[in-house]
Amino acid sequence: MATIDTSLVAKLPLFAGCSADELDAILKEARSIRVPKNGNVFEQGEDAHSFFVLLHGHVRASKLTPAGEQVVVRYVAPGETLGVAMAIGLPSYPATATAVDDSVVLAWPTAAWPRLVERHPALATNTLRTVGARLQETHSRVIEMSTQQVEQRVARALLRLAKQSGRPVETGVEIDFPISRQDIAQMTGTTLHTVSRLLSGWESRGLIEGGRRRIVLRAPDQLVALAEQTPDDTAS
Amino acid sequence: MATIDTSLVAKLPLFAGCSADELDAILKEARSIRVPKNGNVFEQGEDAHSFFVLLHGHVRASKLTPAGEQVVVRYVAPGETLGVAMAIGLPSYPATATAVDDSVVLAWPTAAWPRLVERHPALATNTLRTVGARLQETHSRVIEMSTQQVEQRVARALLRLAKQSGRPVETGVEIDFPISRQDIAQMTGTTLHTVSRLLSGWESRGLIEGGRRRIVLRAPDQLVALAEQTPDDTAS
DNA sequence: CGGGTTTTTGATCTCCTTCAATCCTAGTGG
DNA sequence: CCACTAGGATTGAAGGAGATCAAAAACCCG
Repeated sequence: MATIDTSLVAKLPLFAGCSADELDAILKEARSIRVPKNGNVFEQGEDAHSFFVLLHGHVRASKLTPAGEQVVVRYVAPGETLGVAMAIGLPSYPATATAVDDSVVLAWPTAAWPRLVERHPALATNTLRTVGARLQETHSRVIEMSTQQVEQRVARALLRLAKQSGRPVETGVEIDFPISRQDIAQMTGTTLHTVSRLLSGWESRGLIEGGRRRIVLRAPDQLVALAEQTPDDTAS
Repeated sequence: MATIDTSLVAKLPLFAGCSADELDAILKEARSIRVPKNGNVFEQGEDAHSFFVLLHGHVRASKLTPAGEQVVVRYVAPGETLGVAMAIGLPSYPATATAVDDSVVLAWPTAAWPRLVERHPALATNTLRTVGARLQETHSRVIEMSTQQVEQRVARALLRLAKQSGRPVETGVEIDFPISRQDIAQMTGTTLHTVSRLLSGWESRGLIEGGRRRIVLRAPDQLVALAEQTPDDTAS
């Protein structure tokens, strides 16, 4: 098994403030794992045996409710950490992580975490920052769901996805992984029907360009306008 | 200025794994501050000069949206940390913390955080755990808002408040600080009108007992049943 | 006792869900 | 290479949970 190329991961937030030597030592304990499209990195409820960094591809983290409904927690982009259950004191994964594209992750055994943190305190600090950022994002989501209409929420969701994982194409910015109307519905707390209606409307107005599990934003600025619109705003 | 009584704070989660000496050293840098009812511990957007532990009383953390709507993020009970913006890399407070009762907080200058963490790595680990737990709770909230009706969400909110800050009284469990219908609406993403209607209904069925900014749960078990009820459940 | 906050309750309205088909599109296997 | 098929998307119609609009009532504090 070849060691992992340090240059690829040297500037990830998780390793901020680590020397090259430290990084080497840390990476020596990691394994690189290929996860095929639609494969699971880990599953909700499963014993948290490892934590990960996504190197390549895209991963969807989703939770299943007791009633059997699925909610998308977030999409993970390359460079982000996932499965840090242990670090936050959970014995098992709180969500399922599914590769939406062929993906590659670095994996460390959870058991190594306490030792790694002791030797490299920056890991704890960096993880704290990451988890804090996610807490902020999740709060934003709560606030959106409390105060905004579905249309605004969906527009915002698309803009965030495009920002996080957008690829420029001729006609605009394409979301760089397959995503269905259903997925968007599960991110925004609505139904695929409503999402479909909204996207259809936007497509006919030229704001976006859709396809089977594909979305291209043609006029992000107009989507921003939509997202910022308050319920009682009337078109000028 | 008297030093703070260590025995009161020795077993807070923030200081788990700290020796008595360490605790002494850490507490030496803190000031104890009294915040009167309706006073703010800190305000959203304000420079994050300090972080806090609530010693006594109750604090409401709320966020104001650009559109001027308020959302209650959480209620803080004695022993919990608040205002840890700096630790998660924020230069200013993301929410406003208001005492809903006369309260007392311990305050450390934010500037001391990096040094404290360096000397007492357990602080970072413990804070990570706390922030992780809050992330989980916030995810639960997103899931509830995505999949449950208002009635279920309000019932759950009451049960959580009672669990976190309930005081046993003759007729049941009283939420131990003043809380209005409006506050509950802002916690559950609905309007005070809907909350009022629900609580009125529950009161007439003997599940709760209300008053001006006062709520007593008389039959928590029945509220649990309500909270677990799925939309298409019909009464037996 | 007065005035402001909090709560209640009614009536109406609307955004979104739910129900129900139908239509596409990309794989797949012959 | 093409028909077949299954998951995904679209679209219509109807209904309902909860928001909004509007007042009145209750309560607390000074």
